[in-house]
Amino acid sequence: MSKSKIKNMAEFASVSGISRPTISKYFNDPGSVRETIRKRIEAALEEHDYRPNIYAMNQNRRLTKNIGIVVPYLSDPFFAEIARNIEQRCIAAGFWPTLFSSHGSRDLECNILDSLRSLKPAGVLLAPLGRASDRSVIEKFCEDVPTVLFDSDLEGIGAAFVGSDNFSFVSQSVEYLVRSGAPPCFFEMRTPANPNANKRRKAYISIMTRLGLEPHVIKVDGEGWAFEDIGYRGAMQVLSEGALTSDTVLCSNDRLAIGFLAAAFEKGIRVGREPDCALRVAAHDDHPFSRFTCPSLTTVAHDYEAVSNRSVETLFALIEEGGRLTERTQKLFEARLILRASA
Amino acid sequence: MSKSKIKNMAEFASVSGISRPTISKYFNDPGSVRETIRKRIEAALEEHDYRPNIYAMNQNRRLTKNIGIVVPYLSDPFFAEIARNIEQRCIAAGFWPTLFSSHGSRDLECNILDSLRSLKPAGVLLAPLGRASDRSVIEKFCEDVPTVLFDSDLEGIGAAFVGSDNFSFVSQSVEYLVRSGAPPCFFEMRTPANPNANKRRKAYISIMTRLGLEPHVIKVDGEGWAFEDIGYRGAMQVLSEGALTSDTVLCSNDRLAIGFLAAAFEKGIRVGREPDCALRVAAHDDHPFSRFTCPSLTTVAHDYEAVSNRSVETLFALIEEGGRLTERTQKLFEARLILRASA
DNA sequence: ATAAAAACTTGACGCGCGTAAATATTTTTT
DNA sequence: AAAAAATATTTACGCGCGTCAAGTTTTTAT
Repeated sequence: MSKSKIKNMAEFASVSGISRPTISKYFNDPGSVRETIRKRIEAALEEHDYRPNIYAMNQNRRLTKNIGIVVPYLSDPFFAEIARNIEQRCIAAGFWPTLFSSHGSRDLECNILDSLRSLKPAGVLLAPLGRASDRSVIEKFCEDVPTVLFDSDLEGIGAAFVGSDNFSFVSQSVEYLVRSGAPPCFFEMRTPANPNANKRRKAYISIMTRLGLEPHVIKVDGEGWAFEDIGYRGAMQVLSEGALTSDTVLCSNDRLAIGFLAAAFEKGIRVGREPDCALRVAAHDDHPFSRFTCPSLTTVAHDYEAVSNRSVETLFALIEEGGRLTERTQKLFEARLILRASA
Repeated sequence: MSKSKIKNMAEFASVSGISRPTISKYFNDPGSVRETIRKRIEAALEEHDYRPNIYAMNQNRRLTKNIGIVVPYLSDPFFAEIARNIEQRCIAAGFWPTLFSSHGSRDLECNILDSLRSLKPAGVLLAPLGRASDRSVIEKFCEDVPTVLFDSDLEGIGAAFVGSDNFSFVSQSVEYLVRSGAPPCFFEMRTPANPNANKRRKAYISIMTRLGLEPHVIKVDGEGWAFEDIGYRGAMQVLSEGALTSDTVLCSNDRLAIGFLAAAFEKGIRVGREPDCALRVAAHDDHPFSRFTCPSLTTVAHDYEAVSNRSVETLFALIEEGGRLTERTQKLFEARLILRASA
């Protein structure tokens, strides 16, 4: 009722009639105090607006309840979505997640890890930039702070990796495209920022070879994270030159495909699996926007839920084990083909 | 060289040969100590890897260097981009920005403000949900914490508002569409989450009336933040029923238009300003993806830079003034027409 | 009912740093 | 060069909470 402001834990202890160490214990873990005591504390909490000072709390605790979430590029809705998912799970488990984006910059990624260090987090979920990452900085960070990598792997670094199986992406797309029409060529950036891109290219080549088909990789120029633009420009050039070796194009990822489709549209080239279409286009990731491309994009979806779930669970396990796991685990989830109109 | 670990400020003071209070002053504001002293501190910093404990720092400081950035929906690349911009400026000014997304949820927005309170931030930049916001919670928050609203205004709340001028958006789009073809009808959600949407509808009606034209507003069903999907479904229905009152459609925002264009494509309706096109579509916001729609979307762009710039500057001024400004200011930036292929 | 175990209370210390007062040193001004 | 102003140093306290030790109460087991 009174909702009187209370300035510290001692004061709250006296108004609630419970000793300060017990109150402290409660805030550390509400389950660690007896039922009756917990009820009394919670009743007092209703009555007397008090919240412990997080700075004083974290100062002495060896481990805070903070969790850092680092993604390479938050303006990509794919990462925004997975971050949201992870964030919610951390909150539900009583942690304080903080979200960071490297914005595609190596320096910024290093700075974030630096800041993160002084937050003394219980753990970190890191989706590294990949090729652009400063490996040694990340390696050193992972030695000091319990870290689970996700989305994009840096081999040997971090306590565990959770991501999607790139081979599974490509095998599903290639096999579908082959059985429903012409074998695809593979459309990608010349110097992909992300190691997943390399794995996808290798998977494409190996699957095509296994099927007794000749792989064709088309590499287009462009640096950075403006994938749509790179895809657009690359497609404009390839389509102008008639450089496609097949009427079926498999893009390394959906964002490139979004640019590709825009270019095809502009060129008046009909894309789709209907008879009057000149081209089929498919890709990987199931980006939130690929339902709304023209035509809607046939793609292969990450198991978002599973990846974020497992990442978080792995981190929690790591935290419980005191920051070290006996062995670096690596979990790859299968992808799922999404048939739409483009292929 | 030695890069020896130093555990607290006293120890660092002794190895650097400078008194602890001066070191403390330096970390608070490097410019507040004498040049020679600063050099010596920075030299020692090179030598002896030390960083002050942020929790101990923030515990006693009346004001931390934290800044909270809250956006309504981070999976929308528009907000991701503006957040990135704001974040960088805060860092450049020596603050610690922390990014939060309400994810379209009223409860989450309240929780974020609650968490933010215990961070004791120097200031907060808040883009509220709008209609879905709990006005009284936000109002109370703004009384306690120096807050600048941006993007979407809650009248009377917060020390200032910075955003784009919705009238300017709509006047540019409507005037262009009218002088280049048929007067547009206006396509929007029935119950828009964002106050900007209401202002745009009102602006549309007033501008059309001023031009001696009859306004036509088409409202489609749908709740939440899945605007593309709402636009798509709404357009499918409207196009099936032939309910359009004009061959020119002005969407309230780009994300609705992305859905609209997908529907038009699926229906085989050619969109654009060329003679063989049946429909023109334009919208507002210059969403990062609207360059890549099919056809590319004619839209009206926010002055991103100006909005984020001014928001941050206003907050810094507010912080310098001790958290109160004499008067609530409201700054609206003009928008800029972007001609593309769709209209 | 009694003993053992578990949970709580009391009292006290320490964490790392902000900050204030008194004093000493350096820099700037004249 | 002396006086005034600015800045540093020394010393000391306090912030709010974690945590420990010793003693007390409550719960559970026997």
